[in-house]
Amino acid sequence: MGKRIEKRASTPRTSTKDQAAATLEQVAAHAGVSPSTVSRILNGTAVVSEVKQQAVADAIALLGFVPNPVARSLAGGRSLSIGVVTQAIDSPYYGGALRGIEDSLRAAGYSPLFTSGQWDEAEEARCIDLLRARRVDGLIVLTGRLSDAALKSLAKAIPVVVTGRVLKAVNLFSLNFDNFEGARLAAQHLIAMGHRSIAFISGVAGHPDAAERMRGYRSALDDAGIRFDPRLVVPGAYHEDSGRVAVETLLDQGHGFSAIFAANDQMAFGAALTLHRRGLNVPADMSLVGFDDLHASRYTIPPLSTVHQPVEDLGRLAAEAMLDLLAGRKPTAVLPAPTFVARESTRAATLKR
Amino acid sequence: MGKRIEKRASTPRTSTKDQAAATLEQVAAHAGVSPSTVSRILNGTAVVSEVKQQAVADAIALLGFVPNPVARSLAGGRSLSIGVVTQAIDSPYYGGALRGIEDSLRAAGYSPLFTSGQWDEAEEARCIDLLRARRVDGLIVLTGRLSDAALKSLAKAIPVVVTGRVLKAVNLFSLNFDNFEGARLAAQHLIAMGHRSIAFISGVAGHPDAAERMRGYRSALDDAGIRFDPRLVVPGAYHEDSGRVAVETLLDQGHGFSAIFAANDQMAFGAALTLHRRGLNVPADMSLVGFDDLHASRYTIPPLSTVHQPVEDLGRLAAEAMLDLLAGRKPTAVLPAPTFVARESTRAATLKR
DNA sequence: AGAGTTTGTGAAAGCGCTTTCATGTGCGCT
DNA sequence: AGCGCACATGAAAGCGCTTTCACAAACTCT
Repeated sequence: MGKRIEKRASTPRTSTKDQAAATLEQVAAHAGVSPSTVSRILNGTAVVSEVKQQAVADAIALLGFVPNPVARSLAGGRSLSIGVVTQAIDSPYYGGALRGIEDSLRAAGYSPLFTSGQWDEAEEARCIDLLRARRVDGLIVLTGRLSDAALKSLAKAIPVVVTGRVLKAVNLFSLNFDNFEGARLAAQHLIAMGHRSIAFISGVAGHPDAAERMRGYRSALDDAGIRFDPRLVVPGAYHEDSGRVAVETLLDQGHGFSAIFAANDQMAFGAALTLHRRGLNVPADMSLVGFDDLHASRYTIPPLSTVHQPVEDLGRLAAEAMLDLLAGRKPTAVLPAPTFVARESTRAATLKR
Repeated sequence: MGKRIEKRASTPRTSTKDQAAATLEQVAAHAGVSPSTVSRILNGTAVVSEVKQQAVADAIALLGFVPNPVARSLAGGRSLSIGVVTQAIDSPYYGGALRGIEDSLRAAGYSPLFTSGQWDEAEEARCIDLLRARRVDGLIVLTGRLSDAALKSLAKAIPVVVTGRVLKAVNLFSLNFDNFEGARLAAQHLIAMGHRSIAFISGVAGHPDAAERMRGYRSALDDAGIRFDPRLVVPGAYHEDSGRVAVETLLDQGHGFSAIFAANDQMAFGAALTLHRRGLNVPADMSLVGFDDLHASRYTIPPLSTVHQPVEDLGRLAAEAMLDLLAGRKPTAVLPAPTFVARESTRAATLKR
């Protein structure tokens, strides 16, 4: 078609400070003060006279000076960066949290350093070593696989914020989502709809949150007086394909059930596919619930009923807690209680299969 | 010299080197050489005698020495970190690329610094400023919104690798996926199946790849002698909800069509939901294709036919190209050609609606 | 054998900041 | 008046590395 009018206006000026960035020393010279004074003004480490404040401010503006964080780190012993260990940087779940972390940290002048542990303890340890080698000022571990003890000892050397478990220690803050209650809610919802035989696709073995979700499922069953049937629970690995396979196993085993509770949404997606392939309609023939409330769950067909987990808040709160720790304050962040979001993948049980 | 046995293998040893990290100077002292020599060995900057090599290696092992990257950066003028600008760190599309970048970079001793531009030009410029303030050694821009000119001038100061567009300049490498051809393939597939009225949900206006995809769609139409009908194209914003809304608009407008081509998978997901709500079955009543081949597309119901885009490779290649640039080599990375993945969301057209 | 090259190595000077430590000033007090 | 003290500020010493620069030792060549 035609040409388009070039957008001109105020060209986003990715600072064309091609002329080798100014240094604090130059600022000092321009302002006619000593480097120490400039540093003091920059950091608010001491009172400086109005006059000099102004002179320095002018010089900074004139030279377009931006403190070199590298030099700052070396001299100050702080790197102004926070290491973040996730399990999979490309998972929708962690992605949301990273977003929250990025936002909060940036506002405070810190930068996150993301790494992914791939659900592997050794890999996770390597990430942490790497991060520490980079001299990060703090560590945020999103549902790691490391033992509580390892984390505690880590906290002796560096502030740690960990999610997905409950842990008390100095210099360490844990931000736990109530996975037990969330799972309970989900199972209760199914039970309230009349389902008595509810299959469960569990999470990664050994992950605390997976254990909690399983516990929540069983607790709901107990409360309703439904006998727990181990044949109805199959292990999953928190990704789609494990959900797909799990349901195949479940169906092949032939123990009847009218609903499936997957320990996370991704597995629920996989589960839905198998059901579809086997000609089973959700929710007409089978109810399905997930856990996490990923953004995508709103758009599956049918939209997935699931336990809402505020991932972005989680990231934000974790970052804020870290900032608290760094400032010597006691973090107070608390995650909202789990809520169940009923969408369209569940329906009242009709006949026992 | 009082040696002591250091960390004994086993246990994921998140290095409990609580005893204030060793310095290069200490290593030099232990090995009985000068700091310069240690540095030379570490960096391979000069030939050093076998004997000293060994002595230093021993000292390093003994002390568990890990070079301090911060000091290294300050002294060497390089930060060993690469800035990465994405549009949304929490999108499944970018997540995959980040993963690839992380892997390749780490192998070379570099660390990525991720930021997200939120599809906003000003925000993107801010990210770049932030990254440059952090003294990154290079910049990888994943489908940015910045103008070609801005990018070129940026490359004068720092190596740049940019994806999603074709651009030639010194110190800059562009890694472009053939969006035109990909879109063409998708549209051709639909046409080959007998569809003549194909609606198109376009991408974010102003994004080069969105323009290319649109062009590919039109080209396929032209080749097949189908008249382009502007009423059949509606704008989208690359996220699910925009796809959902687009199809509502399309359906309400009442211009008949038997297939929908969404410029990315996320919009296709949204589109599918509206179709479902309106009682239209995919693919029986309406064929649907997407673009990107997100991991999730394999698990939608029905699985989505789409243009495969190798996101993780893209990340990996971008990182490698950056490494080449940094080493003064000329990057040679080339992205594989687009392929169309026919899954189950498309079917031969039956009756013209 | 002497001059000219290489080589391996150490000393020392930074990189751009932060942080003591020391100093000169202005003030309140006896 | 004289003394002490708080206060704003500068000088200088690092932070842990990299990188000249210089130099003695070991080779090369004529």
